[in-house]
Amino acid sequence: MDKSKKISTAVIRRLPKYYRYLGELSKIGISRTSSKELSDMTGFTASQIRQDLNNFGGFGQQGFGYDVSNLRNEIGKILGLDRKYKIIIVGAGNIGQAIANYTGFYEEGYDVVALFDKNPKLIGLSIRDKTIQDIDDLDDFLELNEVNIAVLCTPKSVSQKIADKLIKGGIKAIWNFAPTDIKLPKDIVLENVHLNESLFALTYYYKNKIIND
Amino acid sequence: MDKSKKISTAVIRRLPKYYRYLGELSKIGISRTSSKELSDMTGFTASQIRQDLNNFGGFGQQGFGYDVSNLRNEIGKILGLDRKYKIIIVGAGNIGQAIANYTGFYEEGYDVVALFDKNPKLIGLSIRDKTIQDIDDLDDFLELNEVNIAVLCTPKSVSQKIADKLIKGGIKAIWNFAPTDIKLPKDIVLENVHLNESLFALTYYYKNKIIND
DNA sequence: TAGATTGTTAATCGATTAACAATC
DNA sequence: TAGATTGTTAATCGATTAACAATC
Repeated sequence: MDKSKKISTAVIRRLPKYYRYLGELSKIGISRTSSKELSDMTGFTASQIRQDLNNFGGFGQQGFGYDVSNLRNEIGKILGLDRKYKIIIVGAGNIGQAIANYTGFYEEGYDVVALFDKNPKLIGLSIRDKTIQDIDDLDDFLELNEVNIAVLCTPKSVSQKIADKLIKGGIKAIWNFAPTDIKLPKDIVLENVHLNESLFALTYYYKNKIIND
Repeated sequence: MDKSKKISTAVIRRLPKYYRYLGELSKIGISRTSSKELSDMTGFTASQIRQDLNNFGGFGQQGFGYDVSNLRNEIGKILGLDRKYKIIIVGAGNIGQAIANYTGFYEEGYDVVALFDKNPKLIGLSIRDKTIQDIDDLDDFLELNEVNIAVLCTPKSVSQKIADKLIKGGIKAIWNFAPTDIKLPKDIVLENVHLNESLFALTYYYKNKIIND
């Protein structure tokens, strides 16, 4: 690790797309591809795709291209998809439940090991074999169980407080769905999904389309 | 419109953050701010903030700074938040319901006017006073009602087909939650929320944190 | 007026694209 | 071998940062 050259986040965010398309090629029985073909599928230039991949090593063969399943495996390894992750969901409302129910994550090795909420109407309900627990039991749970990733689906008014709790419990990665920024020690990995910002951007482009023509 | 200089998407995606922080300043009674203060809050450089804003006009005053509520209003206008939008949700499972239930959107002028699903167990249920309708009634609904934005929360296997239907019905903007890319005529505005790609990126950074120290 | 902070131009930095030699 | 396509270096493009004159 620490190959001196830092990989830009733009590169990292393209890798999942390569991974997904390679999976689709694999599924329809195609075993060999090229940066040109991947370019047609993803919309990124062939040159950029080769640049991206060569940040991590030469996975292709001159004159031939790339072996689909090998390349997919390698990208999976880069992203860390070659192992399992235990995740907990904090805030088991609609979004929390949606994530717990999404089977795509299980297939890639993410296991929801627990859900927490403070709403008594939700506590005790089962989502995919896991019972929603009282948020007051979160500390104890973290003490007794190894957890890799916490998904934060709480209302924004409490998300900072709960994030602090998660950190104290040893969590190192937070996937945040609360429409607010949370402050964390900088050794903690945070990925925000700000749906309102996404909708506002959509609105901007929609509005300008409408005005322009 | 069409002020010759094209605004980059990076700029557009920062605007909602300014908008949000200005709202927070407003809420705690602060009426005046500066690019320096906004920099401290958002983490973007003061220089970048001034550059961003000056793409759209001079909203500040030399030696003084920016009027909080005026600037917020102006950004709102740029984003198109000074009007109402009618949105429909196609696929009323967990994610669809989560969006229908999220009050933050109502506050900004987004109205969910209908939800659709093909699951008989969901059809007829009410979410915030709207009854989930049979997806087969979508065409008729679009013919009779004006809709600005469609939120696509269907399984990926059917999302392209349903997207085509939406376009045929006159929809010009799609907010896509299906974990797949959909192909649309280029006058249609599309915003993808690819949760799997977001989680994979988080995983990459998590993994490398762990390895590095 | 003096101090502050914008608006804007210029400099830097980084990311994307183009080109091509290496080589399968 | 000839053809194809990579890996990689160089050129270009665009976005961010720095600097400072304008001005409130």
